[in-house]
Amino acid sequence: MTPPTPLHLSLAGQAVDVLREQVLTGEIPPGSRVNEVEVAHKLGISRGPLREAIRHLASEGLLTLVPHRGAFVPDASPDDVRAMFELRTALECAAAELAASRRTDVDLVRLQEVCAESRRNYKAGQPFPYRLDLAFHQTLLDAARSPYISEQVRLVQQRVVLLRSALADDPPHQHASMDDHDELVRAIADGDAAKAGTVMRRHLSRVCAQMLTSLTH
Amino acid sequence: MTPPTPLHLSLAGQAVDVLREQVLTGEIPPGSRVNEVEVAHKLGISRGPLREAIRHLASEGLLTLVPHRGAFVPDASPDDVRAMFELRTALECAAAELAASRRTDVDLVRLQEVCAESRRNYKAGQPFPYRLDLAFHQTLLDAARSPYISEQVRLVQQRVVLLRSALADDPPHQHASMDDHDELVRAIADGDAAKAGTVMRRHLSRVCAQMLTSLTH
DNA sequence: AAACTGCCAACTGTCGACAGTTGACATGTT
DNA sequence: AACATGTCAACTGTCGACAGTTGGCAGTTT
Repeated sequence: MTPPTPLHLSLAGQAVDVLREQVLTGEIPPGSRVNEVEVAHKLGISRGPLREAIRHLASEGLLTLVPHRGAFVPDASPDDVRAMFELRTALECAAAELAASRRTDVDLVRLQEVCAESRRNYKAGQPFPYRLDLAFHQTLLDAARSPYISEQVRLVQQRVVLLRSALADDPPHQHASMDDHDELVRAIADGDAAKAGTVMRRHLSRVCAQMLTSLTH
Repeated sequence: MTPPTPLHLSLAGQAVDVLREQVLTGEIPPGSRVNEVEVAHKLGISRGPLREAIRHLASEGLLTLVPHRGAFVPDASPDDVRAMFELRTALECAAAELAASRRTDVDLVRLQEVCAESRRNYKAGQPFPYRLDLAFHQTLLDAARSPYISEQVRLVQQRVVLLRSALADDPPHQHASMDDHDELVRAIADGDAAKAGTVMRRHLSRVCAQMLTSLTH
């Protein structure tokens, strides 16, 4: 009757979800420390499961551990951002190339739909929501059908989200991003792997630059 | 006086090192389970630190966790191997391209030295030791100067090592690998990023094929 | 006043014990 | 004999408590 997988995750698993949310939304601000006894008490669990959750998030790069000092939410230097985008570029360019050669027709429809929704939102005066940008990249990843690459992209995207301090709602940047997305979809529709990789590289280069300027200001 | 970093790692840290060694060498065979109380007692520590070590290795992909059942060392299917090499290819091709454009002269000397040592070993009748193959890729990674990419490659290489069941000491394969390495060094010496990426892709494609055949036999 | 020294509170690292779940074995049923 | 059911040992998940370390503060010295 009930599925074999336990519906109620372990306490550690629940703590991971709650903490990840709090770190990503900035509820726990960058640079601050995570007190084990305090947070454990606040979540109503013991220190054991909480420690597991903290170590797990640290392995995802969302926390940094300092021996005998505790866990801190990291803030990145420009060099970190550049190095992180080198990783992301390597992964997502490969994903774009794979997607171009592996995508099914329904993959294509999904990609086009996300692009169309972004346009609608934009023309309605709404800012291009980050949610739709993530959805686009996620849909492309699904089309690539390479689970290990997808997983790593998920992790690095998370870290990028962590340090998007007011990812400037810059209209020109948003417009360029949507154009990039459209061009990517065309390349993938044509099965042109080389072009898909090139466009993705240019797209991420632009996003990285945008993020660097919004960090230094 | 004494370095600020404590010389004696935490018990969890030590346990990670010991367990990683035992998993990678096959001392704990693939498919087998890790009993917490038994291993903890064998290492002379409590279950707390050991659990942390297990979770850490699981985050590296060296163990898989099953709720209420424990930790198992994974064995991979051919599809897993292919997907894993898609990730590794994305990362190492990018690293080769970066190395071609960033390498210093001493990086070049180091790469050439590793290749030369491999040749000497091979001509002396010795098999091409896996150690030197790892050293080559590690040296190339250092030359790429992209810490996040390097770290991810280290993790995926570890998982590849895990499932190299008697990575066949196949002389033709070894010869081809050394040729690939030499050609890579030439491309990097010339600063030819495109060629470095192409050669690396071909090299890893060959290694993956070799691994797949040695797995099915 | 600045620098050094010794103490202290807070926190992390570690431990042993209890509770809940899982898979397997034994028993009973068709 | 094959299958369903009840029982149990083993193991994981969780907890509370103790020990060791860290950074900071007060007191002292120059």
